[in-house]
Amino acid sequence: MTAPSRPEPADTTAGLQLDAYLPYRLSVASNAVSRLIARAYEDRFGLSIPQWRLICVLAEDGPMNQSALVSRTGMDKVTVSRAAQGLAKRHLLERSQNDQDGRSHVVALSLEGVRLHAEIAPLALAYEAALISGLDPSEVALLKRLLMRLQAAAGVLAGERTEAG
Amino acid sequence: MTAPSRPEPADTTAGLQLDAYLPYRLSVASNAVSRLIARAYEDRFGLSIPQWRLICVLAEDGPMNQSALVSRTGMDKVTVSRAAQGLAKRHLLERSQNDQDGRSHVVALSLEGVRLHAEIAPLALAYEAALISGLDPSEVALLKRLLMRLQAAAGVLAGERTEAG
DNA sequence: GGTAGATAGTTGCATCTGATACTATCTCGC
DNA sequence: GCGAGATAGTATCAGATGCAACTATCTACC
Repeated sequence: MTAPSRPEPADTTAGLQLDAYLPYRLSVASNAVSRLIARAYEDRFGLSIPQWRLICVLAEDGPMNQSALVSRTGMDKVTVSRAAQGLAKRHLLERSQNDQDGRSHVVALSLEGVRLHAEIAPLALAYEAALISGLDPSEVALLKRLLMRLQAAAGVLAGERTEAG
Repeated sequence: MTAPSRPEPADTTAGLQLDAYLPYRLSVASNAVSRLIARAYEDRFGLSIPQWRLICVLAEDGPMNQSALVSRTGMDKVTVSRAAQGLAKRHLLERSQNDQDGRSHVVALSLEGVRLHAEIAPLALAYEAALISGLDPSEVALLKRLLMRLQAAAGVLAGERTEAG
């Protein structure tokens, strides 16, 4: 079959190669790692990633309300709300009415939640260690710094973006 | 030995800090970047990320069937199928019957698809440039290498079979 | 002290995603 | 040829996600 008007392979890429494109590399790597971690938490402990993040933050910083969890984790408030509901249903955290503010609930880990966190934390660290095994510690530190820079840059670009492109 | 009535903040973290946890940093950074990029493509060109990836790969490597696109992009075959259908509906790519194999279709960019790719590619590169502005080129190169290492490590840990056999 | 606007959190909805099941076709061995 | 198993691609379903709308409550201001 002759295809006279068929695009030539390395002709129209205009300097763009998907494999070397940073957003692509970032997304693929993140998806692979997230899928691995999510499956581990889900299979062994029945936890979603958002639920696990709430547990971590509450274990680190102590009780807070949901909007504080939202700004602390960067997740959507709907995601936080549903994750908290799921954890409360399993009695891994407790939601108490806030006397000062009738709208908000104070969310805190239950003792069972603390125990679960203490049980999972070593597993989480083991996964991280396995992922970065073979990498130089300075490389890992740089990687984390660069990821934060990228996140900040994306936030700025998204914020400065005009409505009608 | 005595259990506290309330979890102490920096007590049960067991060396785990969410902000310094690589999978967390990776996921947050990737989500921020992906959301930015996805919105740009969606708003201006009506393209989803999977659709844009197909366009890139087809522009780079030329026509292929869907299973080749699956292994090339690492996306799910369902995702590839739907992205290809959407693009075909807009006549950005053409699916021709494969005479050699009645099951598969050969997918190729249309001229319009080639034009769209040539139009978007500079924008994509501009986004990448904006994201990494202020970073040293050697840092960016290292970042990409590390991301590929992480992706490979996650694949191995997930029990993925190695490509070489 | 009453009304407007801001804030906390939930629900509804539309979309994306991926696992599974299914159809159609190919390959291999007999 | 014919049937078993592999492969290409699609349809179906369940779960996750996030935006928008909504309720309830708080705060500011007159």
